[in-house]
Amino acid sequence: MKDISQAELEVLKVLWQQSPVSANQVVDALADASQWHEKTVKTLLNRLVAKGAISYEKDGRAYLYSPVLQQADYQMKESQSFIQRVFSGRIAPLVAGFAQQDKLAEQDIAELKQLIARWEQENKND
Amino acid sequence: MKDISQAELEVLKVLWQQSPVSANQVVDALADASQWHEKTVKTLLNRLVAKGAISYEKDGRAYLYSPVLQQADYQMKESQSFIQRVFSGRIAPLVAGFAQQDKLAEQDIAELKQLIARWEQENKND
DNA sequence: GTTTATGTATTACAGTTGTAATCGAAAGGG
DNA sequence: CCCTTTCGATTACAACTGTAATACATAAAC
Repeated sequence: MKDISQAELEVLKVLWQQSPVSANQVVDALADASQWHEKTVKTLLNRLVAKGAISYEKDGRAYLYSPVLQQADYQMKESQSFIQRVFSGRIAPLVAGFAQQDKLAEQDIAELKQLIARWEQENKND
Repeated sequence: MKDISQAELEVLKVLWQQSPVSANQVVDALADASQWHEKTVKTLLNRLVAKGAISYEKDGRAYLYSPVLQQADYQMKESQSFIQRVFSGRIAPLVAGFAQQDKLAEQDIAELKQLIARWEQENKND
């Protein structure tokens, strides 16, 4: 799968929220958040199809698009390459940076604690 | 500061490890890890200078390069935009993904626990 | 001093990306 | 049936990227 560009990702996110959807529904969904011209959105849809990240089925004259690439898969792959590229593969320094900049909320801490507890549960037989 | 491309980042990393260094030292440092031609590395150095990410001082005929953009600043900025773009700003789901894929090591867990402890220490007056 | 090597600066060139405009076909309105 | 609207398909075009090659200047070697 070719890389998904940042603009393409915004389009893909719409499909992750709801699918299948028509091109015009995507245009509408993006009209709020962005200033993209309808033609721009359709170009991005085409490129996503070309990259194999989404597919479509015909609905009369129009197309209904659906994601092929799933969000969780995308997130995992991007996370790994990002952490590798920027932090040499270590994840804690990223979290540390957020902590230092006061970007961590109560909720983040709670979730992290739960993750750790679960991890330790599963790996207690070390 | 314009965005740093992936290839440019590899060059920048060399300067983060040691600076100031000559173009040839950078070429040598990258000769191991990559297959880049000397000319390629020099182009990347030029582009980094043009982007304001690094600077140089003359040393006779050659230049000695140093980073202007600091690694911690770069990491912080990239992390925030990445987390925003891919995880809508929430950091825990990223860590959760790693946990699920067994990408977390004992050391990561230990570091995370320490971070959390420190965070709670500092925010105990809630 | 003229040639050669070695630095940097400039140029190259195809692929990707952002951002559309134009084209062609078909569906709907009279 | 013809005209206009509305889809998707094709084309546009500049900036950025990856990956160098060529040009130019000057220091080093004879």
